[in-house]
Amino acid sequence: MAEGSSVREDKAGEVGAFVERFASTLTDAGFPRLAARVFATLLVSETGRLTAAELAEKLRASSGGVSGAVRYLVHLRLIRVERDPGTRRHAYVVDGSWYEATVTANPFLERGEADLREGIAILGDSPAADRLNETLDLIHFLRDETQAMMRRWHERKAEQRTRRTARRA
Amino acid sequence: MAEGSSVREDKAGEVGAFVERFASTLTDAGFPRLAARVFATLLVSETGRLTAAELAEKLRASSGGVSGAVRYLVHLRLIRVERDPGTRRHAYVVDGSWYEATVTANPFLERGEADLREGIAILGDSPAADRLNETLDLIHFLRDETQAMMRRWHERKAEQRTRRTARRA
DNA sequence: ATGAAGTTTCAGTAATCGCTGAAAGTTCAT
DNA sequence: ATGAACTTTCAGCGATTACTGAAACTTCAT
Repeated sequence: MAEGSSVREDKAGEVGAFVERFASTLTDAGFPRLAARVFATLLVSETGRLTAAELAEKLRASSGGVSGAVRYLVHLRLIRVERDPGTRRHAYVVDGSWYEATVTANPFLERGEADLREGIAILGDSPAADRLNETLDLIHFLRDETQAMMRRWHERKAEQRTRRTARRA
Repeated sequence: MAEGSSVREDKAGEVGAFVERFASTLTDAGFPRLAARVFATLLVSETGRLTAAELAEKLRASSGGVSGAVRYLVHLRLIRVERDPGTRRHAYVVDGSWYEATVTANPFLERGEADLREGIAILGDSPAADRLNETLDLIHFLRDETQAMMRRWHERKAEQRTRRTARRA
């Protein structure tokens, strides 16, 4: 066997490969490359919590690049910043519920809805206005239903937790 | 008043402005510029049905550009093509239910799910794997719930239609 | 078969994007 | 206040993207 291929290091290699593979999936979904890699790295990290410097080192990327990438991810609410007092480091944090943000925070909805209303007013009584109205209806329906759906999700999660705790007792 | 500002033409101007405004919202959401303008133009058109040549003319864009834009939109399932026989024209069609595609056709889901499974296998028993597992759970939950949600939406729409028909009778 | 009406493909290009590296800014310790 | 540790900002650039215009292709009519 070649040098540096112990079991432990092979696993690190596999994890690294996974990071790049998952990052590709994200870039195909529209993420900037480095933001995708930063996010994947956070996801597979033990604590889900890394500093800018740690990310830059692991990814061999510049501090500036990392800064932009985390800004992008924070904006999408996929990670959050923790500035722990007593040190100058910022820590960037991801947890298991990151995917919720992709469901609840749809940036198009609010602005799109406003646009559609305007369009309907301008178009007056017409098939085009009917079309926009149907879209508007669906947007409202989705807003309500999505809220209810996520409520159910949280209830289920809470229930799972209490059941696990009960079993342990 | 300046020439060409009759009521009818003012309305055309307002509609044109709306097209560009809505297109901006879409480009901010990640659409290529021309694809966004093509889509907005289709939305506000009387029939929701225009040929490539009509789109090129309205938008003062090249035929090649329009060709790429409609390919993009078809791929996202926001419009569909109708090649009506007896003529060489292709018609590009949008209807009131276009927004459904944004809900049901999430390109990330399948590939993301496969990636997550791999990641979990590689990571073994660890907090990182727990994180990925929670995401996977949510993805499954969302797939089921979204299906049910859209079923409810269609039922509601069907009900609305029958009620309108009954009132008319 | 030939031509006309329409669409797609593709090379070229202008504009935009995403990264690096350096400088400036911020925060904490003394 | 001063300096050290760390992050952000930003000019510069290489890579990518999205459009144009021309040529190639397809489809229908004669």
